[in-house]
Amino acid sequence: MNSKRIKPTDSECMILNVIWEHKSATVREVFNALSVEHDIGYTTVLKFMQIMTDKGLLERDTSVRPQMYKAKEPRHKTQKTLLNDLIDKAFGGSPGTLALQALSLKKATPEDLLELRTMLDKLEKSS
Amino acid sequence: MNSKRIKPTDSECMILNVIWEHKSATVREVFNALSVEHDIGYTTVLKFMQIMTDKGLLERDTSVRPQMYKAKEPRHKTQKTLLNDLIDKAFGGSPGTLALQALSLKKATPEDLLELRTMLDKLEKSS
DNA sequence: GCCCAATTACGAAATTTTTCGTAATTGGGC
DNA sequence: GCCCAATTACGAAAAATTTCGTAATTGGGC
Repeated sequence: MNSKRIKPTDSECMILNVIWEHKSATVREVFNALSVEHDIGYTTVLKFMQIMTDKGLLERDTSVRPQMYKAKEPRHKTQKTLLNDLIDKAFGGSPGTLALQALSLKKATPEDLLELRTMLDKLEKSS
Repeated sequence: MNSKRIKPTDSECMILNVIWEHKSATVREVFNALSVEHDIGYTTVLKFMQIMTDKGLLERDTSVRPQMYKAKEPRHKTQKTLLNDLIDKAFGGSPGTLALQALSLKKATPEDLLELRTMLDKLEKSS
C-alpha cells in the first residue's frame, strides 16, 4: 500500500501551488510567482525545491537547463492527503462534519452548491 | 476584528481534542488519554500545555490544584480556522472544492449525507 | 577557448516545534 | 510543623522548518 504519503508543510504547499499551475516550472518561475506576494529570496525558494525533491514531493529533470521541476503527485492527491490529515486531526475522523463546516464558511458559490448536490445524489444512489 | 487566530500545530491539536472532550482537564487527564496511543512523557504534555497557554490556545485556572486547563476557543471555531487555512493553502480558496473532495473520500456516513443535504437546502434558499 | 551571467550546490544560522530531565513548589496527612 | 508524593517550573537538547550568503558549476556568446 502507498503507506505514507508525505504531507507538505505550509511553505511547501505555497510552492506546490505554483508548480501545479504551471504543470512544471523552473526555480525562477516559482520565485517570480511567489515574490509578488511574499518577501522571499531566490535561494530560499531553490533550497525549498531541492529539499522537496529529496523528500519526494517534487521530481526534477537535470538534463535541461535551467532544471525543470514538477510535482510527484497531482494536486488532487495531495489535497486528499491534507484532507484526510485534517479530518483525523480535528474532525474526529468525520468527513461529513468537515464538509458541513466548510459550507457554513459562507464563501461557497452557487456553482459549488449545485455540484455538491450532484455529488450527493451520486453518493446516495450508490449506498 | 478577531485579526489573527492562532493555528494549532498537529501536536497541539492532539491535546486540544482531549480537552474539548473533557470540557476542561488537568495535565494528568490529558496525559492519561494520550499515553494510551502515543509514546509521550508526562512533562512533555505539561510543557505543551504551558506553551499553549502562553500562545493563547488554552486558559488555566491556577486557583485549583491540580490546575485546570480549558480551550480558549470552542472546537468549531478552531475547526473553522484550520479549514480556512487549508482552503487557502491547497484549494485555491474554494470551500466547495474542498467539501466535494471530502465527500469523495468515501468515509462519509449516510447521516453525514443527509445532514449535508439539509444544509445545502438551507444555503440555496438563502441565496 | 574564455568570460560572464545565470543557475545550482553547500553549509550554516535562525526559528519553531517537540521532547524531557531535573529542580522547585505545593498541599495534605501525620 | 514536617514529610512525601504529586504537581509545576525551568532550562535546555533534539529535530524539523525556514532563511539566505557564498561558492561552485554551467552553457552560451564572443
